[in-house]
Amino acid sequence: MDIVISNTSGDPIYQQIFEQISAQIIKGQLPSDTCLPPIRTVAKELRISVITVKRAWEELEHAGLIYTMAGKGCFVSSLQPNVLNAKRNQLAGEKLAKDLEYYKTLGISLEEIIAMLKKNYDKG
Amino acid sequence: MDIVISNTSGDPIYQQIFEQISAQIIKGQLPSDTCLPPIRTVAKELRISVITVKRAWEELEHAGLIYTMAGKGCFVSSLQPNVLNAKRNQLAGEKLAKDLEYYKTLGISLEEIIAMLKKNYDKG
DNA sequence: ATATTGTGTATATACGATATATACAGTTTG
DNA sequence: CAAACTGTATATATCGTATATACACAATAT
Repeated sequence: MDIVISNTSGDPIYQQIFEQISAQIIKGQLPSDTCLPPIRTVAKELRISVITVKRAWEELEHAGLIYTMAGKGCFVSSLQPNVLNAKRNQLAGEKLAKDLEYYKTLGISLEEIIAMLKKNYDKG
Repeated sequence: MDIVISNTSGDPIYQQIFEQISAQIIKGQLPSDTCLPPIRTVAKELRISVITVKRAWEELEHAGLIYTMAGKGCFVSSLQPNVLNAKRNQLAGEKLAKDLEYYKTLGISLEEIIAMLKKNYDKG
């Protein structure tokens, strides 16, 4: 499970986990019915509480990306590529709409945003 | 004072206020030494506590955008246009760098981001 | 069968950030 | 100098996040 927790980002841990796992599922890196690692294992690896991992798993289940079998584990849902792609576009679109509000508030033009994007995209 | 509070955005009230006032200062809509309205007035208009407004004012002061005279009020700092522009670019740049992380996590290409931007920029 | 080990779940709690009401202190103004 | 205005400080409430610990269910080895 490739998860990286940032303590400086300000985003809640459970949300960081959700974003990373959901992205992996949406990109097809975690095929249908793949068994996610036990929450205790993830908690130990990341040195956080099992409850926090469970919270992330709950969000994933609520988003329809995984399903739970009590006593067995959690598994990646069976979703068609077009459904995954729709979810991808939805997540990106919602985020972009909100991000745009801030840039507009600051009076940044479309051209300026694009210029900054091109400068930054290949860095980081 | 043009301030709009959203209860659905998830962002703290004081932060929403900070972002909007700082943007107005940075864009030159609030000239140097303009007296901000009393925190009680803003609190009454927005139907929030004076403490929350004060919190926003504190952030503005900490950012060097306003200064306080006890008993008199809070005023817009005297900053040169190039300083304001630097602050604008800094705020936008930091935000964009963080936003980009998420798009990259979702595997969105630079071209896709630009396409979404162009579709959405003139809406909202 | 049943004890053991592994899975997710529920309860009760701690902590920090946000937001609040109310009382306080400094400055202007009549 | 009193009244009316400014920002400030203290103590409190509430909510989201994160936690430890105890619980319930399923698989599996004996």
